[in-house]
Amino acid sequence: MSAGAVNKRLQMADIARLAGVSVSTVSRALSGSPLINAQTRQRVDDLARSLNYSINLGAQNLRLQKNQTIAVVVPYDALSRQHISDPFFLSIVGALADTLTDRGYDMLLSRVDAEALDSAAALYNSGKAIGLIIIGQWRHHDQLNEMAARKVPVVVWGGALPQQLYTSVGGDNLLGGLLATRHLLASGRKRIVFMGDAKLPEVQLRRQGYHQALAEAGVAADGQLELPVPFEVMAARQAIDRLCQSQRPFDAVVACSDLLALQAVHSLRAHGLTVPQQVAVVGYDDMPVATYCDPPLTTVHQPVALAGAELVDALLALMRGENMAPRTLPVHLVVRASAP
Amino acid sequence: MSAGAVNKRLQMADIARLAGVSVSTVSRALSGSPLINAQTRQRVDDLARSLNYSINLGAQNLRLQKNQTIAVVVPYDALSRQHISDPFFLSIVGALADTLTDRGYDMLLSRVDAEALDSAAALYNSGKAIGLIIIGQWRHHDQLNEMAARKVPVVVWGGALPQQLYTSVGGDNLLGGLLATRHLLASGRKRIVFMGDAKLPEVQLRRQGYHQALAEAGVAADGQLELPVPFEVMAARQAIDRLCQSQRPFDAVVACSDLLALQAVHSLRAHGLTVPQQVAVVGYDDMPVATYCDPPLTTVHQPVALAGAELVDALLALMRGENMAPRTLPVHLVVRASAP
DNA sequence: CCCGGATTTGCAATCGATTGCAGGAGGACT
DNA sequence: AGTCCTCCTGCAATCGATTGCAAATCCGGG
Repeated sequence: MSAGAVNKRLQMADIARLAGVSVSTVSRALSGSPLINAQTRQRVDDLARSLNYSINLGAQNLRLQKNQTIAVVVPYDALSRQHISDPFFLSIVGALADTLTDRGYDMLLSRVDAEALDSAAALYNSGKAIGLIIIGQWRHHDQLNEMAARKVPVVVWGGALPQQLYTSVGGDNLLGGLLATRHLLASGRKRIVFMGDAKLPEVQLRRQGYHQALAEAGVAADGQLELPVPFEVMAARQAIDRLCQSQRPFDAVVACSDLLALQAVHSLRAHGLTVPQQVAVVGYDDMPVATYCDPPLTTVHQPVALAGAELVDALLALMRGENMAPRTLPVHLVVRASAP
Repeated sequence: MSAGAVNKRLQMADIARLAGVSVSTVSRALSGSPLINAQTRQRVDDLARSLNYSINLGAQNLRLQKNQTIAVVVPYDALSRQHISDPFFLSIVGALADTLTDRGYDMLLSRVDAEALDSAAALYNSGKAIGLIIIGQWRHHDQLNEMAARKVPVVVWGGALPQQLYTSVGGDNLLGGLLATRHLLASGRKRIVFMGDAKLPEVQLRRQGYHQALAEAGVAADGQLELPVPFEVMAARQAIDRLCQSQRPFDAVVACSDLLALQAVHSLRAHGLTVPQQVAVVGYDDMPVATYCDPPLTTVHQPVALAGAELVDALLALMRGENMAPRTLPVHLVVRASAP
């Protein structure tokens, strides 16, 4: 079928030959230099346009030491070989794509093993990207600190921790945990389950909020009610199943994502428990699903679009050499039927 | 604060100077060439590693005429200034990120105006990416055909149309529309609303399936029941509101996404109609939300992970010079409470 | 007819890597 | 000691663009 039509990619030299001028002239013409005669410029322009030529950006970037690419890194958990599925992470990615496009940057979406977060620095060292946005701290606060210490321009979605050298942007996790738990306590619940993997800093902060609320209300914390559930679909069901089997009484659940909350609801119902009558459930993130699900979820709202904008702007500021302190975005509780 | 420590990016010449060898030697050492003495290689290797040096990929790509970047294009509707919000598109993006990472490619996530889809070709012409994956045909079959005719390696998520020069991968939209409508007809519904913007090829195909099912059942189609609703949150509510006000009777809705379906449910209930008793509703996509919502949605399942893999593999085949026919992926109906 | 200045164009170096080819160092053998 | 071969290493050209500087052209004026 196809003859060996090599179809080499068009370059400036080709345009130059066809226009009967030198490569320099083509370069200047296309960049609109006033040095070039108007007619010549027009001729070159027309030729380039009619051939669908566009400048090789790799070469241009090399020469001009320029690059407009920001890498967005979504770590994955190698153990569970997990895909990007959490809708919250996906919507952050969407928000980042929008903001970066707005600001005139390209977005490289990259996945790296969460256990080797610092391998993301190679994206910067290799010049592929001029800055990094990492979604989540995972268990590697230290690696992130090290990257920042090495002057890699990086901004992380996550909680503000003590001893933090890198710039982070995150929801107010402590407040989130606090609001959720207070709300449940205010409605008379006392045996409140906390569901989330506290090895993750964000979750850890939410748990602090949870404890703080319990303390405020003079309710004793029960470590058995803290379920170290990762952000995974089946884990939540199993955790609730086990809890129900253990006969340990509880009357509410604070979950660290809406998806976990919904899984919990599912599991509770399977055990014959009613939501919210016997067990109230509060989610986290306030994804669209929280509105539509049954029952609609009371949940902690995180400002996704704002998060995208703040992450990008923090990174740009960082790259301008400004000193960016970690930033905590406001969250608020949205009360719906799952915990009235 | 910061002294003017210029902190220039490290390059091969720096390593060479520190190691006391030439740039050529460093290059060969790092690439593991057997020409280099083992000790020299070791020394260079250690030095590079200890300085966190990585090869400048821009320069390397230029020299080697190599590039491993695939652009994923998510068009946006300039009119509605819409963000990537549809969870289906986002999960396709997630699936693509996973597959591309697997296959060893970088993913450039790019947004372009849906009215100028062919501007995406610049990503290829400029050498920024070696292939394109475009999510959705939108209204621009012709622009896509033209790109393909110009030998731009492009694969499109969308329906297989007549006169199509480009490679597409999509769910079986006709079958989807057919299954959804048949199911409703089988349960005795006769006045079935079709909700979706038929200017989009995928929706158009689903509508064909809808009509085909009506014809099979000998039910007359009523054009007034076809609501041209874009994939936008508020549009669905308004459309249903208007329909209810028009007093035109109907007993079922086929929606072109789960989100539209949920909006419809919301609106129907606001008008005092029960779902599924008075009006049955079928969604499309089978996103996780369909399981959890109230009522759980009967919906047409689209294989998202498979879609990601098929899109990538089709593109890679195309770039190898193979001739790829459009591919249609199987869909099936998942029956839940919204249309039992 | 020659000169000066303004206007346009082209040569060649450069960005940071890779690689063919030439050449130096060292050892073995005659 | 001389020759040859092997094993390394470095020089210089190259990828596709940009840009300082030199030079070519054209023009009017003297």
